[in-house]
Amino acid sequence: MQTSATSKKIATFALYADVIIEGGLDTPLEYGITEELAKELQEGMRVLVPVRGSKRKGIALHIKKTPTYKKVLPIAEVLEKDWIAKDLLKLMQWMHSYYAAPYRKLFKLFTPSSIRSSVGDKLITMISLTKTKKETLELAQKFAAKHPSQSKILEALLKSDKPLSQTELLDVTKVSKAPIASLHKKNLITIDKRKVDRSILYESPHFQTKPKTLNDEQKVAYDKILESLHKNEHKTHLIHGVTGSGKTEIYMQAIAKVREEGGAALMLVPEIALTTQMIERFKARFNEPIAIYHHKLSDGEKIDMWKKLKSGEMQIMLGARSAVFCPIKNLKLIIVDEEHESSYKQQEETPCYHAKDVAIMRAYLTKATVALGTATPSIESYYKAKAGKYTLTNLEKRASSANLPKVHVINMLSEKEQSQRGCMLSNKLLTAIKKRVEIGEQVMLFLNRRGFNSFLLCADCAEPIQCPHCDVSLTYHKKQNHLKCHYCSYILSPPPRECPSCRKPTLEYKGIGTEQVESILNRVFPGIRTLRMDADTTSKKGSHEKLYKQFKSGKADVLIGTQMIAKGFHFPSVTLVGVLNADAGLNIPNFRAEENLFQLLAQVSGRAGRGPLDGEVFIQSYMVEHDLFTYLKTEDYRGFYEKEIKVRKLFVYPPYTHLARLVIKGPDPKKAKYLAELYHKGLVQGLGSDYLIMPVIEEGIFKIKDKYHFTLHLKGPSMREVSSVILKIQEKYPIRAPYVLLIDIDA
DNA sequence: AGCACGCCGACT
DNA sequence: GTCGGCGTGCTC
Repeated sequence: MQTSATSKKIATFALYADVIIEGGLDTPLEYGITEELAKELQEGMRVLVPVRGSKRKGIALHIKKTPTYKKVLPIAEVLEKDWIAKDLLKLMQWMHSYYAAPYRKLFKLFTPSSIRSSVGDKLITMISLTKTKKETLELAQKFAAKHPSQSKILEALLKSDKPLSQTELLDVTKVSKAPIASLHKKNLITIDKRKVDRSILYESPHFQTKPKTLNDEQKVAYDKILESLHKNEHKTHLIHGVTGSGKTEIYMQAIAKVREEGGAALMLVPEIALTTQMIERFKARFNEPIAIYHHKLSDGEKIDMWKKLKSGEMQIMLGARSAVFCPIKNLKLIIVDEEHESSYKQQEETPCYHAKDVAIMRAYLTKATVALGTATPSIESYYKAKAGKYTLTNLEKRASSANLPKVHVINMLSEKEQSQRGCMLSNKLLTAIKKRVEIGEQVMLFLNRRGFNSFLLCADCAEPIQCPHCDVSLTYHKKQNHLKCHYCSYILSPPPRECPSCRKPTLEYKGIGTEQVESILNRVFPGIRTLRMDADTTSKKGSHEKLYKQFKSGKADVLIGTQMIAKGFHFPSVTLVGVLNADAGLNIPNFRAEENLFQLLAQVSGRAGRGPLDGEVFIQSYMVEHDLFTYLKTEDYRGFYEKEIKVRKLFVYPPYTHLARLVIKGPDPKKAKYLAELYHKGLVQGLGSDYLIMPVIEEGIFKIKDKYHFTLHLKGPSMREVSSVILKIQEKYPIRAPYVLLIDIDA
C-alpha cells in the first residue's frame, strides 16, 4: 500500500471507494466519490463506474478517506441503494478472507444472476449478420479456403438463425476473437449489445395444521431457543434428537414464535430433503407465504423471491444451502436441519463454503440465534457443544411414543447367507421381507453405493467402456439406449457392438443395483409389488413425488432405493428396513468415512417403525466385527463419538485442526503440475511450522473433461491464515483459463 | 503482407 | 472477465 501523502495534490474527491466490478475482476478498483454522491452513497450499494471508457456496474465495497492510487475516476451514479444489506456485505467480506473466494464468485451467491443482468445491462456483446443469408452463404464458401475461421463464424451464425453472443460464438466455433474483428471490419457482421428479460412466479394453496403439544424434552429445547432469542444475542444450539423425536415440530413452533414477535426465520435443509412433503408441511402450518429457495428455481422465481424478501413481504424461508445468502430482513432465527449432512458443503466449485458455518457467521453478524438439529451430530459440532461453544440439548424419546427399531447385523461372510443371488440379499433378510409383506406391512431396501451404475462390460477382457475425455467408465442408459459420461456428459450413441480394446462382440449390459434387487425379489416372490427410487427413475420432474405417493398409499410392498430414500421420508407402515451393502464407503480413504457411514445407517434405520407398529432393521455386512455396528445396534451415538474423537485426536484431524485442499487443473498436465508446485512452494514459504503441507499429487480421477487434476492437502490451525497466503500467491501467480484453481477450505 | 492464435498485462 | 498489444508461425 502506498501512502496518500504524495497524491494529496491530485486528490480532488471528498471520499473514495473500493468498487467490485460485476462479472469482472477479482480485485476491487478504486474510485472517487463526488460531494454530491457522498451524501447518499453507502457501502453495499450498486453503482455505475467507468472502466476502460465504458460504464460498468459494480458494488461499493468499502468507503475510505484516502486513496491508494494517484489517478482515480469518479463513480458515475448510484444505481440501487438497497442492494446488498450491511450484514450480508460483511458476510461476503468474511467469506472472501476465510475461503479465499474471489468476489466475482461471491456475487453469484448473494444476488441471483438474472437480477444482475436485467437492469439495463449492456454487457453481453451480440453478433449478427449484416448481409442476407444467401450472400453470407456464398461468402462463407468463398472464405472456406482462405479464411477458415471467418467462414466458421459465418456458418455458425447462419445455423443459429438468430444473433449469438460473442462467448457463445467462440464456444461453438472454437476460434479466437480475431476473425470476428476481421469480419466486423469488412462490415459483414454487426456487433451490438443485448438486454435480458425475465419470467414470473407461482403460488400454491394450503390447509392449516395446528401446533402439536410438545413433550418435556421438546419443551426444554424450545425454551432454550426462546431464551436466546429474547436475549437478542448470538447463540448456537445443537439439538441432538433421536430419529422421530419431533425436531421439526420444535423448529416450526420456534419459527411461529419468531414471526409472532415480528422477526424473520430461515430454515436450511439438505438439498435432497427439500421435497414437496417438507414444503407442504411448512405451508400447512403457517398462515403466510413460505419462501422456497433452491438451485432448480427458474430465474423469474428467484427474482420474485429475492424482491419479496428484501421488501419484507416474505419472512419465513425454507431452502437448500444457497438460501443462506438470501436477503432476509430482520432475521432472528436460522435452523440448520440435519446439520451433519455433507451436502451443506459446496464441493468442487468455488467457493467451497459450508452452509452451516456461513449460517453461524451470518447469525453472529446479526445477533441471531442458530439451531442445529440432527440425530447424529457431526463430530465437529458435538465437540464444540461439549466444549461449551454451542448449547446442547438431548432428545432421547420418540415423540409419538413409537419404539426405536431393533437392529440386526447380518454376517455376509457366513456361507448360508450368501445363496446364489450375487450376494445382494441374504436368506435372513429375504425371510424377514416375506413375513412383513404377508401381513401387509411395507419394506424399504436401501442400497448404499454411489455410482452403482450400469455399464457395458466386455465379458472377455472385463473392461467397461471408458469416456474419451475423462478417466471414468461410461454409464449405460437403457431408455435412451446410449452410453453417457457422468462427468462431461459425453454421449456415445448407439452403444458399440464390439469391445473397443479386444474387438470381440462380447459386450454385456450390467444392470444397476436397484434393478438387480428388483428382479431377484420378483423371482423369489412372484407377485410382490416393488418400486424403485434412484437417479434413474426420478430424473423426470415430479417423478419423485409420484413414487412417494404411490408407496405411501400402499401401491407397493417394497421400495428399493439409494441415498434419496434415507432422508426425511415418513412412511408409518414401513416396519422393515434392509441395508444391502452397508460396507460400501468404509474403504474410502477419508477420515470422515466412518462418521458418514454411521450417520447414514442411523438415518436409514430411523425409517423403520415410525408409526404405531414396531420396526426392525437388517444390515448386511462383510465386516460385522466393526465396532461401528455395535454402536449402531443400540443407537449409541455418544459411544460412537467417544471412540471417534480419540481417533481424531490421535491422528490430529478436525476438530483438532483444519484441513484444506488445493486443486489445479488444466489441459496440459505438465503445466498444471508446474502451477501446483508453484503454489506448494508459496504455501511452504508463507506458512509457519505449525502447518503440515503435503506434496502435490495426481487426483484419483486424473483426467476429467480433458483437464488433468493435481491436488495438494494441508492442515493447520487457521484457515484465515491459509487463505491470506493463498490470496497473496494468487496476486503474484494468477491462474488463468483454461487452467483452474480450486481452493477447498475445511475440506 | 495478411491472418490466426496464444500469451500477458491492464482495467482504478 | 475482457480488451488490446505483441510476438510467432503459417500461407499465398
